[in-house]
Amino acid sequence: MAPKPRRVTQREIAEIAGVSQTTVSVVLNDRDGTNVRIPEATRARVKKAIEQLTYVADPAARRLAGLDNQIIGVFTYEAALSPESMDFYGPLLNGIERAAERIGWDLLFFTSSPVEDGTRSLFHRKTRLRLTDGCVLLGQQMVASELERLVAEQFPFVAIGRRDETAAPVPYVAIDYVTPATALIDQAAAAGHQQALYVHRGRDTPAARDRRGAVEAASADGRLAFLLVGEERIADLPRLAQATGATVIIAEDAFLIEDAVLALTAAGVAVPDEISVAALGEVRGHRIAGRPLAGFHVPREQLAAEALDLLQLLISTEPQEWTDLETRRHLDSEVEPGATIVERTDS
Amino acid sequence: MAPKPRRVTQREIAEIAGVSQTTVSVVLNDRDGTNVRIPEATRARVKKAIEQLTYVADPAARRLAGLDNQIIGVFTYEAALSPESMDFYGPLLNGIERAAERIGWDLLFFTSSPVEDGTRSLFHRKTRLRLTDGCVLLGQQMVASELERLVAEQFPFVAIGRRDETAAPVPYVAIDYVTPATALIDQAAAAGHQQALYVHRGRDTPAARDRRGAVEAASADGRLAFLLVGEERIADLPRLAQATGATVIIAEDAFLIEDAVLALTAAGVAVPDEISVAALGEVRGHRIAGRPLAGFHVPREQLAAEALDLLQLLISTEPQEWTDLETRRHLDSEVEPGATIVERTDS
DNA sequence: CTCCTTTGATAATGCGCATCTTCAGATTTG
DNA sequence: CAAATCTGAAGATGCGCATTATCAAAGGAG
Repeated sequence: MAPKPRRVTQREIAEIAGVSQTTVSVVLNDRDGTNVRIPEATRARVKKAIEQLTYVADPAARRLAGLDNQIIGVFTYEAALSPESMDFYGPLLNGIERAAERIGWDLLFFTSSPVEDGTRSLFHRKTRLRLTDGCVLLGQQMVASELERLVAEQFPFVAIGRRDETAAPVPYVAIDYVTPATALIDQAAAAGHQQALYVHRGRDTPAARDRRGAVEAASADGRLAFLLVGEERIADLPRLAQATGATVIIAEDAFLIEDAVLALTAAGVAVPDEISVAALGEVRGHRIAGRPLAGFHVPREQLAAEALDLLQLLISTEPQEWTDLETRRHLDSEVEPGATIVERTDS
Repeated sequence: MAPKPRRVTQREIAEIAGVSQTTVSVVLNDRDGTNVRIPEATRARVKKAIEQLTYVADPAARRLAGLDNQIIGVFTYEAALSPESMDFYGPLLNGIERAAERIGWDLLFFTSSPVEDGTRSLFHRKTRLRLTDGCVLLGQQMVASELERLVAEQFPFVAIGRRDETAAPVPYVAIDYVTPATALIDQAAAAGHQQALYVHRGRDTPAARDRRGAVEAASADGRLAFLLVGEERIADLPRLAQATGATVIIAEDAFLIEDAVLALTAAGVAVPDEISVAALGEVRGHRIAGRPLAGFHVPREQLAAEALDLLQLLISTEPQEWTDLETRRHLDSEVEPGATIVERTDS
């Protein structure tokens, strides 16, 4: 494999220019201290030889010699570029690409670990993780043990999404869902609604817990009473709404709302006229009966930019000093009031 | 930068297991010849130490020692993950990701070279190209000199899109546009149309020339007469159609058709009832007046799979023998008859 | 009992680069 | 004019791994 054809090396340049390999290296890196001095004349001669031979440094050798590589690893716990995932990952990856381009770094996607049981594993005997200077982690189902190992090895990385429940201090950039979720719930309450249904996927991720927390807090405070409904009971929503007297349905994400609307419409319930709807997630592109769905606008490009910024900070800081850094960043989602939460009409 | 924390090396394993570094390397690679022999007992002892210390090989060192890396480079001459590009690159990248996953390889995206003047440059002093075993090239505007350099350096790579007009023999995987374009034109002719307009972007790429070639051939043969129209004259289409008596408009891609339909509708021309339309490109997701647009279905996932297959072939073959290989592969696009080429009604 | 073969494993080497150390010769200082 | 300093550059070394050559000890043949 990999015939490894001979390329131009510093030694060849050195021979052409009549100097030592050391000198070539020094010239290439523009080094100049008291220890090493190269006069302009020699420097020019070497540079000329470099140009002539169109020298390109061997990144593996550079890396082995302890330098940085300007490569950022991107690890997704699920397939990232599939059509289904692009909806979610697309804006993120786009943001990452742009940020990487801005700082002149390459991106290594760890597609080599196959997706098994819906999740990938970052560590394996031949992982190319260490070719990178740092790594961005994406995905719902991160493996806690791997996060802990990264921390233990003092490898620079940033998770996307809140990860504050592992034993180890995991650096992350996350969206704050509590504040906008509460705002959206209060918007429904202000519109006169008193009883609601919350449709969720029953997942146990931090983001899911945040949203549910906002829902339960509203219930506890008496701002808006909720009944929690698992996604498997979506078909049953019309009956549940009638039984509880709920006039608004809030779901974990926009896709659940679309399913809910289908069920409601089939049962002859008009949305949003009879029952209001809102999603505690990104609603861009989602319309209900021609009206923009109430929910959030998640700033995913910004999320990516923030992640790479944090990662760069970690990379350029000695691990000993990481504890002094603010390694957990939160971004606010913008609330999209939409037009699917309507004033409650007393019936 | 890159503090390079100490990781587990073969030497440490060797010390634990009471053997030499050589032995560890041999065990790791399951090597066993007449030259080097390790009995099962020792082998097991070493393996145990490897497990205990959760050894992971340093990819840079492996590479420097002349081994393959299982990394494929992905170079796009334009930004790849932006929303506008995703439409085009998305299915390709998805296919590449899946193919890479299937064979257990990682993907290195060369985002470090910034896009200047709408195009990127693959070669620069610090390019990480050599970290990869081979490279896939995407984009409309490839730089001929770079392709030639890759060929000259015997670096394994595959271009996506036809590239048979450089001096050097560039390996590529491409879509054949001539056959389906001709089929589509003949479909229009069979529906009774005699005069057509061809809307193009005026680009000088192989694919564009292929399509135009099919158009001009049809004109020359008298199957269907064409007037060529640059995209800047789209607003003028209604007038041109009337002046020439054209009853069908064919464009280079679906987006041009959409613009054309806008112009026609604004001028009070009914599409497709009065004027039929078709695109010589991917039409998935494009509908005109509720009907599927006539055009192609480009097998982009398959294109990607084919590209990685060819690339693997190149990587595993000695460069001297490349000339014996079939390094140019063509895929057929499927014709989508659609419902926007209607029978010509004599008026 | 000596010589030849097999077994089991090690030391040495190189990959390409950056860096630390050394050193000869030129220049300045006392 | 000898000693101290500075200048310009080369030599040696290590990064972690694979590989080649080498070698001691054990076993077998005659």
